[in-house]
Amino acid sequence: MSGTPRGKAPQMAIRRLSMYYRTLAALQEQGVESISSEHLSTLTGSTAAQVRRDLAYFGSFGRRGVGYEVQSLLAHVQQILGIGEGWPMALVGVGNLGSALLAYDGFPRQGFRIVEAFDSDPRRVGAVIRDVIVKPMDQVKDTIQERQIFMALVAVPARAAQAVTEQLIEAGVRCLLNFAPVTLRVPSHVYLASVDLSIEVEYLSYLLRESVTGSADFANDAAPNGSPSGVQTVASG
Amino acid sequence: MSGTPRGKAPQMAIRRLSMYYRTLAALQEQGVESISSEHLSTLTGSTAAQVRRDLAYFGSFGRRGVGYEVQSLLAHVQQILGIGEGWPMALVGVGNLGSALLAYDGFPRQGFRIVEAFDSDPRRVGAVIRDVIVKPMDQVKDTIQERQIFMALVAVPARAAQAVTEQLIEAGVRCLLNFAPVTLRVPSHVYLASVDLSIEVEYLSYLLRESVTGSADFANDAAPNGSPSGVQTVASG
DNA sequence: GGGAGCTTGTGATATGTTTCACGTGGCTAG
DNA sequence: CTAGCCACGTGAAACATATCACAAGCTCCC
Repeated sequence: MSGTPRGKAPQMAIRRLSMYYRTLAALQEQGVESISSEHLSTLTGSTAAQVRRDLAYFGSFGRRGVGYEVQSLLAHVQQILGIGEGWPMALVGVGNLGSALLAYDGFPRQGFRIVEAFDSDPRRVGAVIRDVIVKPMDQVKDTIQERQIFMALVAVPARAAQAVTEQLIEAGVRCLLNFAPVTLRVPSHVYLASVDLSIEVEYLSYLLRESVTGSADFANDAAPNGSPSGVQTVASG
Repeated sequence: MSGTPRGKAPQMAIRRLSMYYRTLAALQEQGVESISSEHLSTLTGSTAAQVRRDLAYFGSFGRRGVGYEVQSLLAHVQQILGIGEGWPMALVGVGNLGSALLAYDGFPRQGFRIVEAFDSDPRRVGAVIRDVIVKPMDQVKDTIQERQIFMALVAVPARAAQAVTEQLIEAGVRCLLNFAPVTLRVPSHVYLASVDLSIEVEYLSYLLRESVTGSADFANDAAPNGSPSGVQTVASG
């Protein structure tokens, strides 16, 4: 009670919370007991005010004049993000990328685990990767419903992604992380995030090109800035 | 001449341009010759006004009353993003993820190509994946300088990422795409983008948790909205 | 017990991005 | 040639997000 959770938190604030979480976890392992917003911001490439504001969307977790207790803040952020609920995840598409996802140890470390994998290729079905048996696509619905899986990773070729997505949603999946380079359509009660390598690379390409050419040759205006501008660009200190 | 390139384009506008690019490329293959901002927006999960504004940052590419010629717009967007310059890329870290990146055919299709790969593990050095020979780390500097590589992908374990990054920058790399779950420090003349699976998954986890619990139990306010809110969430139409 | 010094939490402010709404130019048909 | 419609391009308004700057609360020390 009390607190000041105000309105809704911006999407970017949530993403930053993930960074704070990770950093706090590392600090805890190092035995650090307390930290200031200033220090946490330098470790995460943010600013002190930003850190405090991000946390303020959810409550008041520090002590004035002192800072934040690492353990306690970690626990709060963990709860906010819903980590530790141990959400089981399903993977569809066990190609190069899908296999890499199965092997990715960042997920289990954060409390997420791929517990089911599916593929339409009969040559892959039956394979066991990291204790997970690859099942055929026709078992998607039953398996996901039975195991109450709400999150799924889509690592199939672009042309198959929309159909797979619809199958998953029909089976009850609420959250999708899409790796295919397509724009997926999902109903409004389903949450979608995408990892799109082409977009990232092209963004870098744009920045590089912009920095090489005056800033344009689409139009010959006076270039107003030699902007660093980068979304996640962090200057070394 | 003429045009209205105004100020600088927002980061998100550039990312959307990538989506327009991809969609336009598909349309061209289908033989579609012209398209309206309205149509393009539905295909990319954007809005008509947004599409027009995004393009307006760089010029005026359509015809009033008509729409955009697919071929011409495609060429313009391609030039804006710097695709087709055929930027060669280097990859550091040929583990599960690195191998998947080498095999990812979205890069060559967009005009980007991984031409060099490095790894610190002697057991991986010498391997040939997709015509690329894995070289040892001590050849990073010479190779990158010689081949004039400006973009690199960092797919090494978190603990090694900062050191690898510094090596790459010293060798002359200007753009980095980081896959390690850490906050990298880079000088301000270097561009950095990150693909962070934990952040994406945790963001979904947050949304899921928020939708399940009233919207919080961090603080018992009246929940002001049952917000869909998703960054890249697109309602089916 | 009181004052100095520190760091949080937060109104207010500044900045940035998206959306609206309409003027402009362009096409088609009669 | 003119009327009518269409879709772009864009100033201005609305909205969202980040930053500033300071009051409130805590600790320590004298």
